[in-house]
Parts: sequence; structure tokens; C-alpha cells
Amino acid sequence: MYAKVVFGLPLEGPFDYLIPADLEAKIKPGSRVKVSFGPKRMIGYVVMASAKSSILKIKPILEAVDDIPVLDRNLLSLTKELSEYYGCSWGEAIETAIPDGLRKGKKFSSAGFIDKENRISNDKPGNTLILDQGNGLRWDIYIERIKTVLTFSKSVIVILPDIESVFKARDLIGSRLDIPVGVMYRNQPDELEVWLKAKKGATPVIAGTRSAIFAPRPGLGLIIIDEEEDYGYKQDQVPHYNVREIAFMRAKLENADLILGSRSPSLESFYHSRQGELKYEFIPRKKSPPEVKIMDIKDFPAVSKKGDILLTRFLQDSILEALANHGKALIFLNRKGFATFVACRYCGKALKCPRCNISLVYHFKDNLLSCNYCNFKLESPPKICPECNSGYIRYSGIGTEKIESELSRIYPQARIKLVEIGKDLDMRGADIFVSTQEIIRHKGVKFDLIGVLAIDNSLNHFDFRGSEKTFSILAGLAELTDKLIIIQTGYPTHHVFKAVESGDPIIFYDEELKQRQQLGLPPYKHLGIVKLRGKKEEKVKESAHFLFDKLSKLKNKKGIKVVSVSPGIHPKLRGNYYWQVLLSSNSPQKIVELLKINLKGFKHSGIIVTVDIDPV
DNA sequence: AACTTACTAGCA
DNA sequence: GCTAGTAAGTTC
Repeated sequence: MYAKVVFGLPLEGPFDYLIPADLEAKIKPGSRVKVSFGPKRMIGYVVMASAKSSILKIKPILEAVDDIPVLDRNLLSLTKELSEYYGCSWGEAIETAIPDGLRKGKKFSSAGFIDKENRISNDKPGNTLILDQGNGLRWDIYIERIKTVLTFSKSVIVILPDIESVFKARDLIGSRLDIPVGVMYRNQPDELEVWLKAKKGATPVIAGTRSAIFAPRPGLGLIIIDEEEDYGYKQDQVPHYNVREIAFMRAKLENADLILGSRSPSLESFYHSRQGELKYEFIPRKKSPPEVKIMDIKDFPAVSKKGDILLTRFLQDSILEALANHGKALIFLNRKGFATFVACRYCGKALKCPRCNISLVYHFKDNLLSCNYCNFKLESPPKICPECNSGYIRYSGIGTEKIESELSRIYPQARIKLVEIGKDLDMRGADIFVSTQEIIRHKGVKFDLIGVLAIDNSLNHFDFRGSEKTFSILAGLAELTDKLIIIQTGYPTHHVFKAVESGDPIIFYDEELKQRQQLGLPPYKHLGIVKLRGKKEEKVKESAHFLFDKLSKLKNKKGIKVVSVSPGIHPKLRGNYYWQVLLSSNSPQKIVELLKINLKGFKHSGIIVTVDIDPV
């Protein structure tokens, strides 16, 4: 007998190996094996058994690492589908689906495994999208569905965006259903034990982050993805999978149900619900929505003495009123730091990160300059320009720290607090809170007034998802007050603000879908990005253009549009230069196929090429 | 990816 | 003729 083996390398394979007679009982599809591959010994994964092989110089499998496969049939198929969708090798897909310890060859004991027969559940409501305006009421639906699934002796995976939410979900589900809930995330201290426990079927409900979608739990009946639009659900390394896409695949393979829940679903999921691929449930707001005031900064200037655009008169008065009534106010600004742009007034030279070439942000409290994209920090910022030696360093651009100091100048009587990331929020500790979108993570806090500053940055600054991101932020903020939100903007008629003003999210989704369709963007088209990176700027640029020309000139593009070649969103990041080629198509499969063929012979020295399907 | 082999430009 | 640098090929 022969085994077809793949490796966690960017190599297609599979590679045939001879199964020694004494190992035949142990080696099945999904098994880990030790083999010699080229000059060295490696861990490989059996994907198929075969009675014959066409390879002449065949090597034997040296060792069966485990008694039972690391991946059952469904998970093995899932990794295959992942590799086909995202254009990585099957082996790479397998290695993203198993704990780090197993990749490195750690063994596990098969003691205590029982092959359990799965009962067929006849209660299958189908895949659902919940748009929850009810401040988390969707959790009642989650819990009911989990309860039902458990009565059929089936299991549940609940996916959350971050570890903190995972623990909260564990506590909530655990206490409401009076059951233990397993927790799973990459690099947790007891990762292997948790994985093993799940595989043995010991924890019917597992709460976890992105990677928990690969939990080896048998008899899966339900997958829940909360805050399904979260960008953390997209892996930022190869393979760039999105947990939502994998959840669809896994639910289908395991004949399980999928629930996507959010107060502001992705355009993709909303579109799927419109297409009838997802059932749509809407949970309305419990209380009447807050009053929303859109202040057009063209009509209501918000100019400080120094010329910085800060708070409109109306917002200033509203804060004063809130203070007079002993209320709590929140000032929202999605920019950390004191000054977001530091430059020499004499020669115009801006202080930028040497690795990313992005403006450094000045933090007053710690008296340092830091880069928002890498960990670069400059302690004690220069007083004298490094370029021209003049003493005129100017700080401009507004961050939350600056707002904090500005507020204490305007309201000397008020207690003002900067909301810090990852720390508990003491509502009694201040009258006015200043925060970035971090505040949305704090559940259950309520303000009497929310002022939204410089929101136009997020509307314009990003890619085509700017509106979507902005809407998501504002929907989150709207949950934090029942009274009044004041939004300062230069685009008062924008559909994002119209939707927030009316309290009807559909206004946003309808208009945004219309625009996306007109522009040929997701969810109507799939995008694919070929990213090129390297140490030499000119070489990266050259290679990117070479690839763009090559793809553009192809005769048979199978409905794929070669859209553009451009510098990366961050053209210089952590010492590497980035360029990218953008493709679009109705089918992500076709993009992957085209790139598989055309990147095969594409090798330029010093250039690393990666593919990202459905980038976010 | 990591490694080997083949080839080429630059130099004495 | 030598070598450093790089392009191209291979891994069952």
C-alpha cells in the first residue's frame, strides 16, 4: 500500500510513500507520518491511501506519529476546501487547522477515544443572519439554539473576535445552561490538552477565537459566529482565510447549522440574506433610539483659538448641559495620541517611522513618538529638527490625548478621563470620557451624551470599506446611549449618517449595496490581491509591473479583470516595500486557478509573493 | 521552504 | 580560470 503525503510547505504535492506492512493499521487519511523528504526528515500528512504508485524511486514511511488520524474525514475535507479557495497548499491548510504542538511533532495519546455514532437531528432551522439592534438580545437566541442542539447530543462551536469576549461567552453560556464550556484559542497555555479533550468529545460547547473553527469536536450541530463582520476574523498571514467562509464550508460538511450575529453585519452577509442563502432575523431596539444630531461643520464651525477643528458650539453647550445634570458624556475620536503629525516648521521635514515611512504619533503622557503600524518607539522626541537643526518642531493633527487636554481647558470644573485599552472602565471616576473605538468593547456602559469628532477620517481614509467601518462604529456607539448623539461631519447627507439618524440600518445597507454593485465591488465581485514584498523598492515595483503586464496580456482570462497595480496600503512596512496587483472576478476559484498557473514561473530574486483572496 | 545545480558577469 | 551572485530545478 502507498500513502499520498502533503507537507506544511508552499508545495502542491502530494508525494507518494510506501506504507510498511506493520504500519498499515495505523495509517489512514488524516494521519501524521514521519518521512524523509529530500535531504531531511519531516512531519507529513496522509491525505489518501492508494494501491499503486507511478513513482519509481519511492521511500517508505519511517514512522506513524499517532495511533489515530489528527484530522477526521470532515476536517481533512475542510482543509482541502480551504486550500482550494485561498490558493495555498493542502499541507499549509492542514497546519493552520491543528495546534502548534502537533505541527512540531508532539505526540498525543489515543487512550479514551470512542467512535460515537451521530444521531441525525431533525431540528435544522438552517443558516441564519441575526441583525441585532437589541443590545445583545441575540444571545438569547444563541442560548436557545445551543440548548436544542445539545438535546440531540450534538456539539457547538461559538466563535468570538477576541480572547476577552471568549471568556465572557464561556461564563454566560455556562451559567445560563449550567454546563462547562470549553475555551479554545491559538497558543493558549494548555492548547494540546484542550484540543485533545475536544477531540474525545468531552466538551460539547466550545467558545473560541478564529482558529477554534477547526476544533476537532465530533458530532458538530451548530456554529455561531458573533460580531461576524469583525476584521479579526480574517487571518493576516498566509493562508488568508476568513473564519466566516470556513464556517460555511464546515457547516455544510458536518450538516450543522450556522448562525451569524451582529449589530452591524458585513455587506457580504447582508447580501447573502437578501439572496436567500441566509435566513434573516431582525431584533429591534428595546428602547426608542437616541436622538441623533448631525452637525455640518461647514455651517457650525468647530474652530479653536489655534485654528484646530475640535468641538462645535452646539456640542460644547450640550456637554455643559450634561455636566449640569450630573450626566456622563463621551467624546469619541478614532485617533490615539496627542499629535498625529510632527514636523519641522522650518524645513517641512516630518518625523516618520524609519521602517514604515508613516508619520509618528506623539504621546504626551509617555513623552514619546510611536508608529501605529509597527512597534517602533522614539523616547524623548527631538527638540531640534534632525534635518536642518532648527528648533521649530511643530505638533499638529488631533488625537484623544489632545482632546483630553482641550476639554480640561474648556471645562475646568469637570473630571475628564481617557479610556485606556484593556482596562476596566470606572463610570464613577469621571464626567467626560474620551475614547477611540475601544469604548464599544465595554458592554453595558451608558452615557447621556456622545459627541463624535473627525468621523470623516474613517469615512474617507480607508479603502472602499470606509463607509461600512464607519457604520459599524456608529452602530456600536448608538448602543451606548438612549439620549443624544452629536456627530460632527462635512458630509451630513451621507447614507451612513442617514441610517444612524433614522435608526434604520436598512437605509445604509440598501444604498451601500447599490454603490458596490455600480462599482463592481464585493459582495457583487470577489477580489484577489497578489502582494509582492522585498527590501529593494525599485525591484518590488518592477516585479509588480512585470506581473501586472503579464496578467493583463493574457488571452484567456476567464472573466477575471486585472484591475490595477499599486503600492501597498502601507507601501513600506517593517522594513519591507510593498506593491500589489488587484484582480476581480465573479468567482474566487477562477482567480486562484489563474494565479496558480501564472505565478508558477514567476520568480524574482529578493521578492516574496503572496496571494490574498477576499481581502478586507 | 530549503536545498542543489547551472549559469553568468566580473576579475586577474 | 576563479568566484560571487542569482536563476532554475527538485523534493515521492
